[in-house]
Amino acid sequence: MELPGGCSLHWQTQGRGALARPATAAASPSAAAASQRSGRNRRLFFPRSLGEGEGRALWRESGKELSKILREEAAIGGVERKAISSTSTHRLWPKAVLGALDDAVSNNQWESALQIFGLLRKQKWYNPKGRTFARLMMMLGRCGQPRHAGSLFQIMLSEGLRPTPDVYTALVGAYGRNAFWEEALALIDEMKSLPTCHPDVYTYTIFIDCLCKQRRFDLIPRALAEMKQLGISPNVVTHNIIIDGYGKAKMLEEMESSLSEMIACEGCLPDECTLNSILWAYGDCGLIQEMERSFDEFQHMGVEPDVTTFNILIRSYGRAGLQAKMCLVMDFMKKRFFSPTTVTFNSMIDSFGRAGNIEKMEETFRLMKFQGVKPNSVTYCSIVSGYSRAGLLVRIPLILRQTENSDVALDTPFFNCVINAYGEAGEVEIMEEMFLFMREKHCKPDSVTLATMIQAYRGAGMLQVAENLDTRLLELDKQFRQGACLKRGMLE
DNA sequence: ATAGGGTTAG
Repeated sequence: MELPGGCSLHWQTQGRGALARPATAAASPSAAAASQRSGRNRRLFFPRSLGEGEGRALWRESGKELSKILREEAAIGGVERKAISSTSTHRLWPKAVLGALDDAVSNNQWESALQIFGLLRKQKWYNPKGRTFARLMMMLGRCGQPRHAGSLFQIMLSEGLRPTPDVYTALVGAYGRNAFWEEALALIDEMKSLPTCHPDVYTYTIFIDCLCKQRRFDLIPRALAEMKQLGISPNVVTHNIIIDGYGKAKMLEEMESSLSEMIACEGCLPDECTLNSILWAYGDCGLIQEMERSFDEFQHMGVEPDVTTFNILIRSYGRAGLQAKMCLVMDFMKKRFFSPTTVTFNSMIDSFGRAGNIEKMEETFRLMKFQGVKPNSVTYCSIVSGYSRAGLLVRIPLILRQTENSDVALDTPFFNCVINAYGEAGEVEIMEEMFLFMREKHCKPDSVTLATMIQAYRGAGMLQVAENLDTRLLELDKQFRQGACLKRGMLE
């Protein structure tokens, strides 16, 4: 049975009512760091749900932990060496500290961001700003650190800063992103009681976005009712987020009725984001006729498609095996002077590859380069998978060589494609070489890598190795450290 | 200056 979006894991294991909270990233710092590195597979690292008592203990602890981080001296040396030429950590240049903080925040390096922030607070010129706190809290939310976000909020209050709706909203978002529904809702209630910090349309839109992302559609009516009660009208973004959420969850009826509500809503006209969400939903379900009908409807409403719209159409037609229509979209773009992007070409290449049309796939790849659109890791990923499906393993080294000669940043998904290609073909030895190659390129194996390799070992009848993958990977790792790396024959 | 923007791997 297919779990919609694969995200229901949390809720199935919970038996403590609608607001019961799943195990979260905050449970263990090392697990949280691992989840951060693994990106979309974060869920896999937290199969065990956290007992209520355990969670409470962490809540008490987190203040201490945070202040420890804020005092951490490790980052200070780093900032000094990198950006600051000063001997005293109390007299640093604003520009350097703030720049370093910005960098850390935008790279989601929450630990160094907090350390740099601790440094910032020591400066004579430091002037606490709500916006800085808000940004840090949002980042902590993204990094699975809602407890730290909460502590930061307390620190802000203790610095005598008057809270504003946007810092409250940032914390609501940090809680919501991590499914801390009780905390998020309590905070919204607190806002209602404060005359200067009433929740606004941003607060509720962010909260609803969190609900959608975590498939808590049951709580959406409640949020909307609260908004109505407070006289806050949903805006275009609010509606788009709900429509997109239902679409992603393949709840097409709910999506359509949300669209009707949006159209009925005063001053809320559907825009190209609405269109794209709807097309994506139908395309993803393979409902091509519905997709085309929606496209026409939006045309009549005067909503103009953008490049993303065309990319979605191309992807959908491609996956539905309608290559001819896919090409028609490309022609249409040309006539309307829409420049194809990397995503456009990647979608085309991917669907030709899936369809086993290697000629067309290669032709499109050539055209892409000829038009000066830069291939990226996704491009190479699709090509490798295309070759793999067509049994053309011999052409993969050619692709590897091309990536070597370009400045494209290879990533874990790319190597997973390569490893899968050789694994599927039963070429276990080459697969292992590719694993070493991956390590050499500083790409971290993730849960997909491991699953792929286990499957390959099983397929090759190496059941023992599949059972004890850890042992085998340690052996490979040892080889890697001893400099065995890749047999260069592959690339020459 | 607070929200969405959709290509890849098991």
